[in-house]
Amino acid sequence: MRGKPTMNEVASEAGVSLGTVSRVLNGNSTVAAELGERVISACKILNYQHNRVAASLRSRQTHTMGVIVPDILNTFYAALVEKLENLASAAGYTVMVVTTGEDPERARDRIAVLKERQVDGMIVIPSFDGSELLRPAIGSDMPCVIVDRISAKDAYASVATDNFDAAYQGARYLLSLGHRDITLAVNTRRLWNTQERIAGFERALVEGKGKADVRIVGMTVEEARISIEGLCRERARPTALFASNNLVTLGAVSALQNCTVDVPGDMSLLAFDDFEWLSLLRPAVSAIRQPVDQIAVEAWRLMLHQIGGRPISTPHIRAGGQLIVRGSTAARAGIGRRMGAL
Amino acid sequence: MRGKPTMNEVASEAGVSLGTVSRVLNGNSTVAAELGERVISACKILNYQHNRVAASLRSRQTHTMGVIVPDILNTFYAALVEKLENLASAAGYTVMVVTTGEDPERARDRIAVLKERQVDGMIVIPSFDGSELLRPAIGSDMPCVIVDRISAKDAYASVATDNFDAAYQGARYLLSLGHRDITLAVNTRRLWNTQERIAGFERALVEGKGKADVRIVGMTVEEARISIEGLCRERARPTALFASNNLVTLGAVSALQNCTVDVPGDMSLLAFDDFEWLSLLRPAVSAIRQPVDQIAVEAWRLMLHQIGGRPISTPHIRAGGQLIVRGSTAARAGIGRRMGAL
DNA sequence: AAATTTCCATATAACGTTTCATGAATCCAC
DNA sequence: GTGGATTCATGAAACGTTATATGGAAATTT
Repeated sequence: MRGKPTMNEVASEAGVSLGTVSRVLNGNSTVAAELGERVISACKILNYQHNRVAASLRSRQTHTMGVIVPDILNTFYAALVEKLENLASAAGYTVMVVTTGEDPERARDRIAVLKERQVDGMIVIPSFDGSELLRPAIGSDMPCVIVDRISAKDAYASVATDNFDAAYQGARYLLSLGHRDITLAVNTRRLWNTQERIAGFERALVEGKGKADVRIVGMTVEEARISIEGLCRERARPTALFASNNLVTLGAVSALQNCTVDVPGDMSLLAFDDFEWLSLLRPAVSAIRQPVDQIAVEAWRLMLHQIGGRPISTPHIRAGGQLIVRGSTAARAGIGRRMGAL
Repeated sequence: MRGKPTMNEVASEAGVSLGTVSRVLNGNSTVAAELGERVISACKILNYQHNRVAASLRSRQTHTMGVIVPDILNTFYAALVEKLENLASAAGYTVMVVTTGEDPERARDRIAVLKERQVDGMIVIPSFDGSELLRPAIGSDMPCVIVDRISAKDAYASVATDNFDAAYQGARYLLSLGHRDITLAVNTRRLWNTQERIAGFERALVEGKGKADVRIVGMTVEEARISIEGLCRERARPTALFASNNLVTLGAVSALQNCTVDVPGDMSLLAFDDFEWLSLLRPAVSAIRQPVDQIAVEAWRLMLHQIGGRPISTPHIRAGGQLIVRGSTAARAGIGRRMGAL
């Protein structure tokens, strides 16, 4: 027995022509019932395996999707990738996952590789540079959906949490608890989603006449921990801390524990990004949950839309976040609940 | 400007033949310096993009790797995938990630698709059936490395934590703290790695003259929580709980909190699988850390070895786990530390 | 200087599909 | 029964590479 059987061999086995086998297998054209059966059984006899590489070359469709994320250890991205993979494979696509480690150069590199592999489209979480700087790498012909870190200027279709609103709601919630000195801890100002969260936060604090403090705490959990420990030791430390994503939250919880800050007695803690283990911490951490599933579904929908060649309107879709109140947020010490204050 | 420039167009632009362009780009054969330069610059001028689908068809190598995991939300698998992706892309490979959701049928399905896509190899975390039942789907020609859930009978090369030893060490540690009633909570008996952990656990308890109790708590966090809450309410509940993986750990922590079991006062808790947030819980949870990076590196090494066509010795590699002691494990209440008891 | 080898560019044949133009056969209506 | 559609199988031509056999020039040997 030599290599894998080809479509040609199936054709002779079934006593039909090559083209007929192709039509039977793709089912896009009608074939006489009897011939169809013959082809099917010939495939079984020979244990025929379709070669999608050859098919891709000829049809110019690989049914392959590039998914570009900063990393997979971040639970938010893991959830996104998982959901996207499920959607894709249900639609007959296979995903090629690449990680950028937040390195724009590596991102461009991987994008180039995915293009060489002729992916039918890309779902991208851009690094610092945003989609603008990625555009030369991605090109204008490539169906593309930007996820999570998007800006109104995106030339591609995009989907993300409504970061401004989510942060705004989070901040208003803290204000409603009586807090006026609130610190928002962010990784960096260089990411679009973070900038939006900062803007929403600041807007709420201006409106609520609070003191908005935005701290850059670095890209890693460790940097965040150290930075927030510093914050805790300051004399005029805030009464509430808003962690702008799951990384910062990890650092924040660690820091608050190390500095034996009583949560929520001394300081309330609110997290952006909700995860299973947040409810296991003591106190359980209140959070703003991003609608990951919804984001994935919308992203995939936009992708199929583009692949289908329907008019590209490059919509920028926003999905609302949801506040989950747990034990880490409470009324500011020393005052009654001032719900009416806002 | 029409479609993408082909190698042929580059050839005419550079004034050389098609074959020469190919040799320049692949660099596997020597080409006169001047011609090489002409080709390179022609590529730049035309903005040539290599078509790896066509190359794959002809060369019968896709430089593509299938990675098959139960899910990506499980941090252990996420870490594995991340590491594998990095190793693969550094070696010029692109990974196709598929998830099985622990569904054997879906696994076989996805494997078939990956084969149709002509992946150069597969790195597989099998579901219940183990690699034996996957073998018909994978075939004997496909380079394949089984990861995490392996058995001595595996016909493929494989890499995993030394589950027997890791569980054995964990159990001995609990015994050394004076515990004699220890429960090992596992998802199911149907997974190889779990069976090994059970065996290591039981061996240690026989040797240490303890009472080994193995509970099946189900495949989800929620099932595990309910099951372990039941355990906590039993009159003769154990003094130590060994959670056999991160899923069970999540359920266990939740259950212990709900039942207000004092950890480690009333019950010690030891986790299999270590994660960042375990050290943030109060008490911080002791754990056995699996050498994820090492596993990924070995798996990739075995894979390249097979792809390289070197003699296939189907080695079964085992990597040692590491006990991380934190606050959730302590001497059994009412007795002094009996370190010498073992 | 002829003979032999080495080097390297070329042209052409794959790789295994899909697509497309062609044509045979069947069907319906008048 | 003839003309015009319609249906459906066929064979050949792509798709864009890599691999291989060929051939000519330069380099080396005798």
